[in-house]
Order: sequence, then C-alpha cells, then structure tokens
Amino acid sequence: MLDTKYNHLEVEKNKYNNWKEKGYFESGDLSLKPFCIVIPPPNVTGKLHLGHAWDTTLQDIIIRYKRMDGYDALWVPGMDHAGIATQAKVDKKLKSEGIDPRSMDRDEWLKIAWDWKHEYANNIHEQWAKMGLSLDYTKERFTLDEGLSKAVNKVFIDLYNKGYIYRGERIINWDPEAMTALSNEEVIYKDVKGAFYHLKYYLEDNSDYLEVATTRPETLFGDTAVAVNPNDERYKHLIGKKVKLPIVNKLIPIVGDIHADPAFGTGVVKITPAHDPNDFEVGNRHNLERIKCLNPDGTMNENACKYNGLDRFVCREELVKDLQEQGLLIKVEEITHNVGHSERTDVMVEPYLSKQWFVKMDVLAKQVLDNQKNKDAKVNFVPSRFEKILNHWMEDCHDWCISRQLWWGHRIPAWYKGEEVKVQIESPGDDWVQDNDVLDTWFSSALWPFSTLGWPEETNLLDRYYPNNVLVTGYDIIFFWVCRMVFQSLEFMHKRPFKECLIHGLIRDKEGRKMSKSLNNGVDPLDVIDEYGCDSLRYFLATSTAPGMDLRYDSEKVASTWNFINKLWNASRFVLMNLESWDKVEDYSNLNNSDKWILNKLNNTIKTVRKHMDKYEFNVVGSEIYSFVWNDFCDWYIELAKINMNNTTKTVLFRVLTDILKMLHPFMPFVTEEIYLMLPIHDESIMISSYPKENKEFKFKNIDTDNLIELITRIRRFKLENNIKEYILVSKSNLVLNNIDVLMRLTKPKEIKEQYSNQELDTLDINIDEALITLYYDNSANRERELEQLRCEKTRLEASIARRKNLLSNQGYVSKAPAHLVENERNTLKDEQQQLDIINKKLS
RNA sequence: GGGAGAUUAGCUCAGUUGGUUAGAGCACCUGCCUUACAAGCAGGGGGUCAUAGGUUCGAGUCCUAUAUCUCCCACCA
Repeated sequence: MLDTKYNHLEVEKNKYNNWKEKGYFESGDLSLKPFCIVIPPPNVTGKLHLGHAWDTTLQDIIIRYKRMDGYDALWVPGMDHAGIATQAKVDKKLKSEGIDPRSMDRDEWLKIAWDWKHEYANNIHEQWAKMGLSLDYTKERFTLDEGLSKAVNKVFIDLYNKGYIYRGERIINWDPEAMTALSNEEVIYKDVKGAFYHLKYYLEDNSDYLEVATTRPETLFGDTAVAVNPNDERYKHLIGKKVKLPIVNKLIPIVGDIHADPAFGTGVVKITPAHDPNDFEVGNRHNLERIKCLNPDGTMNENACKYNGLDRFVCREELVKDLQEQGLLIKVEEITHNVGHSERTDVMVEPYLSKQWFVKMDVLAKQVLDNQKNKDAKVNFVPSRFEKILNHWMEDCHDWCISRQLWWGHRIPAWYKGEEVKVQIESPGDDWVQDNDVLDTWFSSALWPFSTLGWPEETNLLDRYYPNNVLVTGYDIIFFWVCRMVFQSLEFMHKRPFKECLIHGLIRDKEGRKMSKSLNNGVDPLDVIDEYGCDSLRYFLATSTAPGMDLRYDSEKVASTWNFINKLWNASRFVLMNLESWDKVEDYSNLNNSDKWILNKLNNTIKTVRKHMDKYEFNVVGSEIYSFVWNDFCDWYIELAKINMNNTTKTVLFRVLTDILKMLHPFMPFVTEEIYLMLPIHDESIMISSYPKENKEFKFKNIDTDNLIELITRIRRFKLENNIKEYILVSKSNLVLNNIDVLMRLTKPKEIKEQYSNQELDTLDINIDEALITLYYDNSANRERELEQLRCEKTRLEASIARRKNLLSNQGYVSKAPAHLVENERNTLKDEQQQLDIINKKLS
C-alpha cells in the first residue's frame, strides 16, 4: 500500500538504473517505425543548468511518448568539446596551480584536457540520470571522438576542394585573452562607457590641422592615412596632401573615400587598415600599407615606439596624457558605445589583421534559402515564426572564420612547405608542417545530426534514422547552430538534417531577468529535484508556457505541481485500496451512468492529449490532464464511485487510473512508474507499455451525469449562500429518482420525495434540462435577504434575456452564424424566461 | 537602421481556424479535520483583454496606426 503522502525522494530512488540495465532506453527494433532525436550536446565545461533541464525534458517527453506509441525511438546522447570554453577553463585551473599552460608541450596539455573532459562528462551523466532522461547510451558520441573527427576532416577537405573553404588575410575578431580568432557570432556587443578623443593631425606644412576623432587612440601607430569624403567641401582640396601622424611624426596621405561620412563627427577618419574592418577596405581601395601595432596578447608591439610592451589600455592612458602635453589633444568627449566582447572570456575583442581559414558562405546559404521554399524538403520550425531567423541569417551572412588558435579541437588538415599548401589528412612528407590551429567548435557541431549516426561511413543507423525527426533547442542558438546544421546537411547529405525544429525560449528568474553568474540568480536543477522531485520540475518546465516563449522559474509553481502529484498519489491510494478486492478481470458489463460519463471523458482526454502531444503543445496537454485528473476523476468520479462500488466500478477505476498514469508518464516518469507497478495488472514497466488510444466502445450517449453535477452544485451553492441547514428535495424527475443515494450523500437533504406540499415553507425551483426540482426549506429568518437575492437574480436574468433577444432579432446573426449556436441561444433564452417567470411569481 | 515578441484577474501565464457573459495556478473571502488527500474538501469574489480607429451579423483573436517593455541582427571613425 502507498504511504499517505507522496515522497519524491523515495519514489525516484533506484528506478533510473533499473530502466537503463533492462535496456529500455535502447533503440533498434526493426519491426517498428523509426523516430530519432539527437541531443544538443552540452559543453563539457561544467554543470547543467535549468535551461538544459528544460531542453532535455522536452526531448524526453517526445521520446517517451513515441516509444510508448509504438515507435523505435532513438535519442542519441553526446557532448561537445566546446573549444574555447574548455580550453579557458583548463588553462585557468593550470594557472591556479602555478603552471603556465602555454609553456607546456601540446600533447601534455591535451592529456590534462582529456582528464578534465572525463571528469565533467561524468557529472553530466549523473545529471541526466537525475533528470530521468531515456537516452540510448549505446550510441553516445563526443565531438572529438574518432568517428566525428573523421567526419570533420572529410567536410573540411571536401569544402576546400570545392572552393568553399579558403585561407586569407582579413580583419577578424581577436580575443587577446584566449589569443585566438573568433567568428562574428562569438562576439557580443555591450554598451560601455568610453570616449571620443579628438586629436590634431597637422598638415605637412604645419599651416593647419585636421581634427580626427577616435575611440581607440592607441591604434594611431597603425594609421597609414586619414580619409575625408571626396564631396566634402571643407576638406576636398586637401586630398592628396599629407598630415603628420601625432607622436610618430610620420607623414601619411589624406585620401578621399566615401567611407568618411561628412555628417559624422568631424568628417575626418584616421585609417588603420590592420585594426579595423572598414579601414581595411579603405586601405585596399587606396593601396595603403597595413601596419599592426598590437601583439596577439593585447600589448603594444614595436611599432608603438616607447609604448612597446604596454597593455593596450595602459598605452591608451599614457598616450592620451602625452598627446595632451604636446597640445595635440583637443578634447575628450565621453560617450557610451557598443563594443564587442568575447563570448567566452568577456574581454574586449580587437579587430585584427590575421591569416585565417574561412568558409565561403554565399552558395551554401543560397542552398538553404532555396530549400526552405520547398515545403516537402524544408525544416519546419515550431512555432513557425522562427523560420524567419534562419532565413534572415542566411540572407545576410558573411564568410565564416573557422580557424582558432587553440589546442583543444579538431586540428586543421592543412600542411605547409614554404608558400605551398596541401589540404589532406596524412602528412605529405617530412619537410611539411601541419597547421597548428584547430577548427571552430561549431564546425563539428554543425555535422552533429549525421556524424553521430556514423557518417561518413554508410551505416545502417544513417539509413534508418536520418533525417532526424525533430531537433529541440532554444531560439538563442538558431544562428549559431541550427543554421549551420542545415547548410552542412544540405551540402553533404542532400537532405534537411531534421524534419522539424522545436524551439523553446530562455529560462529566467522570478523577476524575469536572465539567469547569470554575475547576478547570481541561477537555480541548480539538482536543488529543485531535491526539494520537489524531478517529476515536479519536469512537469513545471514542460507545461508552464506556450511553445517558443520564455519561462520564469517560480518555485511556487513547482510546489503547486508537487501538490498535483500528491493528489494523483492519493487518488491512486484510493483506487489501489479498492482494487485489493477486485477480481482482476476488466468487466464493463454493468456500467452505470457515472462510469459511462468518466469513460467518455477519458476518451475525450486521450484524443485531445494526443492531438496536442503531436503538436508539441505540452502546456495544453498539461492543463487537459490536470483538470481531468483533479476535476473530473477526483472531484466527481471517485466521489460517485464510493456510493456504488462494485466490480464494474473497480474495473473503471483501474482503467482510468492506468490511462492517466500512461499519459502522465512522459512528463513525470518516476511517480507514474511507482504507482503503475502497484496496479493489479501491469506490464513490466510503464515506459514500455502502450500509450492510451481512444476506445470506440467507450462512447456513450444520453448520460445524465452532467445534469446531476449541475444540480448538486446548485444545491450546495444555494445552501451555503443562504445558510440552509435542513431542506426537503422534491421531484418526479428521473434525474432525481435515479440518483437518490448520490443526492442523499452529496447534498444531504432531510428527505427526498416525489410529491410534497407545505405552505409554511419557502421553496426554490431548479430547472435542469427538462427536470423540475423543488427545494422546501424554512427561511423565515432570512426573508429580507432572500428577497434581495431574488431581485438581483431578476435583474441579471432580465439583462441576459434582453441581450439574447437582441442577438436573435439580428438578421445577420441568425442567417450567418452556425446553426447550432443559434439553436443554443434559443434554448438558453427559453430556460431563462422560465426562470424569470418563477422569480416573478415569488416576488409578486 | 532592419526584424521578432510581449501588453489579458493582485502575481505568473493560457486562450487553436473570429462565434457572442474571457480560463488556469498561486494569492484573497466564507464554511468544513466528510473514513484517498487539511500541501485537502465545498462554495465565492475579482478582468471595459495597452490605446485609438477599421473590417464583420459578431473581435482578446483579423487589418491600420500609437504607446510602453523585451530580445535579435546591422552600424557606430
């Protein structure tokens, strides 16, 4: 027998390992239709947060649903090596031990990184287990494992051979902390306080100066020109002349270029081709020299004269001081501007001239856009509006910088001998050296949907499970990841990576703020699981918001889910207690009205739940099951069943509870398994039992239970509002005569009679459907109050009748609205008029 | 500058293709320890659906403006 109270700690113990050992998570039954999801691989850098809990819960719900519904459901687990993020953490750890990571041998360092990976992978496995995720661990992959590395190499080499990958010197975003290039997507722009430094660039003959405004004065050591707009009347006569670069006193030309906007600032721009993407373009147009003045670690180099070796920000400070002393600083204008920061190290990125590998995006992007126009081949986003993010990114994307100056990642299969380059896996010979760089993490993640299934080998898995059925992820990484999976898949598999892409929002704290380390408002899912149980957390995460919307974490809501589970727990206790004396054969021979009523409701619930499960509308599923369990099953059916408990009733209790547990199982796997296994008839585990289907035999008509419920509710309300302790219920209707036991128990009249008359007593008439029910009661103490209530009711009815009459006299409505609605209106109007007559009689 | 979303009860959110007195959870009020459950039961109160127009017999829902908030992309010498 169950405890009197739901105890999530007890319930969630020991189940996961048992499931796993029994092989329930494993796919591969070839007699069934395949269904496949690959997990968005978490980074091996730390703990999973609530966002992961949300993302994986949604996937587990889908997978468990499909598995129960007769699919061969494969959920592929895996993790991402997360290049920069992991390398930064490993380096930090080494530094804290007093070791300079860059002084280490590359292979030595990699050994330590792999140890780190194993440790963190363990943590993640433990968290997955706590979340109850039914992942097929026999197919687990890691982005750096041998097979995936093979896939990465093949893609790189093929793209290179097709001309979609090239190496070139460009301005890229440089992270001086991690000392690597970044892609545009890895740069986060933040508003920071800075300044416009207005400097004097004197003309060659010292006759005058140009006022140049810059936010990065320290880059002046890389200036090779100043630009003015060729149509700018103020300056156009100076084009071709020269100015003296402050401090350096080198002469640089004044060029005319449209990049200079006469309306912005002073209209004069210093041109630093090696440290600014726009200036780089200007430099190309005017054949300017590219002079770097920064080292990769963010310090100034030998071109910075006496500032050589200073940190870029220290240099700025000292340089400004010196400029001021020399009278070259006109003013410092404080501004707030958007400056790029590294996503991982959070330092300001430096636009930096550097030789890197790039993916040429134009053709690849166009393939995606074309494919999205084909409704049978496109990736279908849920909700559909997120397709716009994909399209938008593809319409306006620049080449993708894929090389990273890191050790943790897939080493680029390119070899150099002097100026010669060969792209291949094997070394071309002794005098060739391999590129030291690795590939952007997203380069390997982009292949995830097919590389995890064995590509480039032609495997059975690929054949069976590709394209994946659905990918589940947050809208924040659509352009990081989803876009890239789509174009790589179209290029190499000639198919979309997944048929559907289910997008969820971000998780926020109770005040609606993003959860972040700096605000220290993060919530650890494991703490929530300890307090409320994994089942409560999962149900909360899956059902609290509409698809695609953000979700505020609110422990009160999780607590309210716990209450719901406790309710389910206690209803199950009631059912199990009664099933102890059941003869364990499903017997529907003797169904009474309330049995039929709940079976009807069960059927409708199953139908609605399936419909919305298929559309991933788990919030609708949640409220549907919630109200069925609490309002229909507990509040009414169980109460009615108590009055007429026989073998058929027990059968219905068993049937309804079983199906409730199964429908809830994808959301709350542990508690449903616990209760399910205590049922007198059950399969080996609920997770491999079959999902409820609508039962055609459970469709019944002309059930009076809804009317009975309405009657009981009205009597209860009437009694409570008027403080009636004693009354006699009089009616000849079947509604009453067939339900005497129920009415006696639930509305507690003194007696129930077919006929009765007593002029001394007050009466209340209730009309339900065709039935007339009269309550006789003594209300002499409350005469005035009753009259007042009648008057209120009269006013309400009159207004309602007027509204309905008006509506029904509207020709447009009567002729155009659906017939059943009009019919409903007419019936209700008739009802209301009858009620009004009764009240008028009483008031007169 | 371009784009997306939000605005509904005190709070957090639902609201399918327009269908006529707008739903839930929490909170609140009244009465109950009724033998599954007091983390419960039985009842109840509470919303001119951001604003202004429009389409329609009918608008929370569709259209056009406006306001406020959030996010993404681009630019920022």
